[in-house]
Amino acid sequence: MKKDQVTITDLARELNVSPSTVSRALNNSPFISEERKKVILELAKKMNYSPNQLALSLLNKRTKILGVVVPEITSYYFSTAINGIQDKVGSSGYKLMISQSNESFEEEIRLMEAMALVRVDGFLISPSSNTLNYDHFEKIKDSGFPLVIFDRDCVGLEADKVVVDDYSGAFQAVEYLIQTGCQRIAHITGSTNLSTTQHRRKGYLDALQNNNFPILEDLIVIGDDSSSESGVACMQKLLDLRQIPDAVFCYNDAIAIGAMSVIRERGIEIPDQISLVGFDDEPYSSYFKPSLTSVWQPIYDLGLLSAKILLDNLEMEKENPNYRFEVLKPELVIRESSRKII
Amino acid sequence: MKKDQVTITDLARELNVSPSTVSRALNNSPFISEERKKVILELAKKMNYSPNQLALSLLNKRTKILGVVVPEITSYYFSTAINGIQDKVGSSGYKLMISQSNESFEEEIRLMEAMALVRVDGFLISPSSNTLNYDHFEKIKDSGFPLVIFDRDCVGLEADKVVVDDYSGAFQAVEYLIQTGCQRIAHITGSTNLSTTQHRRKGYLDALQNNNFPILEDLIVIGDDSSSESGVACMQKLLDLRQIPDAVFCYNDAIAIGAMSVIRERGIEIPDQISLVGFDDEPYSSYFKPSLTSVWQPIYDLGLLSAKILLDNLEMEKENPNYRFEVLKPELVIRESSRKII
DNA sequence: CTGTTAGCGCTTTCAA
DNA sequence: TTGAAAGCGCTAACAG
Repeated sequence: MKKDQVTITDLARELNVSPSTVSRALNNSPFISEERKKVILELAKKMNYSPNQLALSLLNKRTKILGVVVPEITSYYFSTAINGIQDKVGSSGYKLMISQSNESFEEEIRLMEAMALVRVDGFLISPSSNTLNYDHFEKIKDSGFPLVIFDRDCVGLEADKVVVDDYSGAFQAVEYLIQTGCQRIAHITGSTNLSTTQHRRKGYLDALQNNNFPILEDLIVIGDDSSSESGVACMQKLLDLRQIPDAVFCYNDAIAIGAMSVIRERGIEIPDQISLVGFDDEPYSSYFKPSLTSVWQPIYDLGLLSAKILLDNLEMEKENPNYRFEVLKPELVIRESSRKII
Repeated sequence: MKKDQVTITDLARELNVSPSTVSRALNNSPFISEERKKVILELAKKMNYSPNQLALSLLNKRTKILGVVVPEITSYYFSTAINGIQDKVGSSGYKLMISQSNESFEEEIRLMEAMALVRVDGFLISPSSNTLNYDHFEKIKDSGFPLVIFDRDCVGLEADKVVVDDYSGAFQAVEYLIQTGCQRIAHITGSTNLSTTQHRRKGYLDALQNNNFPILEDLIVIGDDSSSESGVACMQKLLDLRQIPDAVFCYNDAIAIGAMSVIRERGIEIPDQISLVGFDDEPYSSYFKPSLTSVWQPIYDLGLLSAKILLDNLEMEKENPNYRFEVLKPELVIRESSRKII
């Protein structure tokens, strides 16, 4: 069914010239007479010729395709990062092959292998939460593929990485809660495997210690994942404590939203009785009632920078394993769900 | 920097056999001795050989790559559709090349052309809101690329299409508002170019007429786009009317959320004074206060079905232009932002 | 300036 | 069973 594409040989035959001459005309090489060039280009347009990138790629060993693997494409977070990646590479003529691992380690490997077969020029990967072993990344690197890890860190892996300073974001948030007079600050976490979860938790703990607050294990609830449903479940646990918290720092906005609904159901006032803080600053967070205080992340920039680093690697063809580790700064956005500074 | 890949010729040379023999071993052709086959396969594994898909694609004229273009990847809506597409094609070994047009007609053309050059096997397109001319689609079809249009219809274009019955969704929503006693039902639209906007508006109008309600032009506000900001602006206009509406049917949830915030600011009660209905049923809609009544769309299935149709076309290699037009049914999800049936 | 040749990595006749 | 040769579409080196 697919019509045969017009090839350079078709054009050559038509005009009784050699394929190389046609090629020269098409790439406007200086070694061709203006006349011929004109005729050839006209015919090319007339016959609706378009070069076969496949043949070119085979020749140049470059596909101008970049492989992107994210845990889930549906999340605001990762789709925004992809947005940044796309905006960066689009102008350089790179195309994106995108897939989601669904937080599956095996799927991540499978996807990367498939992309390697297509000979993508490089990889932009945000590892799944179940990726605890980095052999596949090492293998990809050994095969000569440039690789940039973004958003989630892989401790111990040598590679270019771009992440957000989760520690700082969490620290800022909890410091703020303390300054506004909160005394019993709880924390709902996300998937424990993730570097982001660990850093945010550390930020929470350090902010408490820094202010000589006791660490109360009861007030730290481990979520199954980072969904609103998990937020609901975890907040219920917190409200079932004999002494409930007067503030909750959540791993992300989704959790915070779930928590908010539970707090409301129980007739507890936000922020008067409980201050609530999220992380990510999703678009709708300012529209909740009360609007959600959250830690904004430069996620679009994260995509942009990751892509830039990959492109740099592609151009430099550098041999020196001088890996970059870029850390972007998040910012606390204060809204109604937390008390004001007294 | 990129290491040279091990080729079939490398293996052949190593073992002093011909490349064709190696090829036969790798594809376990019957015309090869078991012995040789074993030796070759072992060496292949040892040398970490992997076939070059590029060469294969050039030979077979099939890349096993599908091109996907959506207006914006960041929206919950389209990323969920992509999710469905991915789940459908992944198991068949197809890879996805995904791009967003950012609602730009020119960008859409540019992206499709670039994908055509890479010789994707087919296209899954959700047209931009500025795509009013379908020449590029016709051209792609003429070149022999299978094409499936999804979510947004292109009236007059002959192609496989999968859409949601927006008319029905809107009709259901407005019927419901009427049944719950609303008298002055307003409508905030999205981008006027879109088939979805037109159908939802038509559903709104017909539901009114069906119930002998007058059409009041004042109560129909045209949004610039379908963002929450637009919802804010449009709702303000409605509340500035001498006689405000007692219900608002919004083009989508984002607009409804914006509208909700304005209504709240003015101290008007939802749903007692104004009922509010959205469209899309985004994940957070049930967490708003009040939770948002909305029209749920089978958007994941829409992606799934679109992909299935494309794959069918790819397999059938059919010549008969027997285009499919699939319409999926949405469902009204009633929550707190609308009154109950009396 | 232009044509011939070779080759990117692989498969598929066609002979042997 | 195996190898040689041709070709997918294109470019580049080398003659002319």
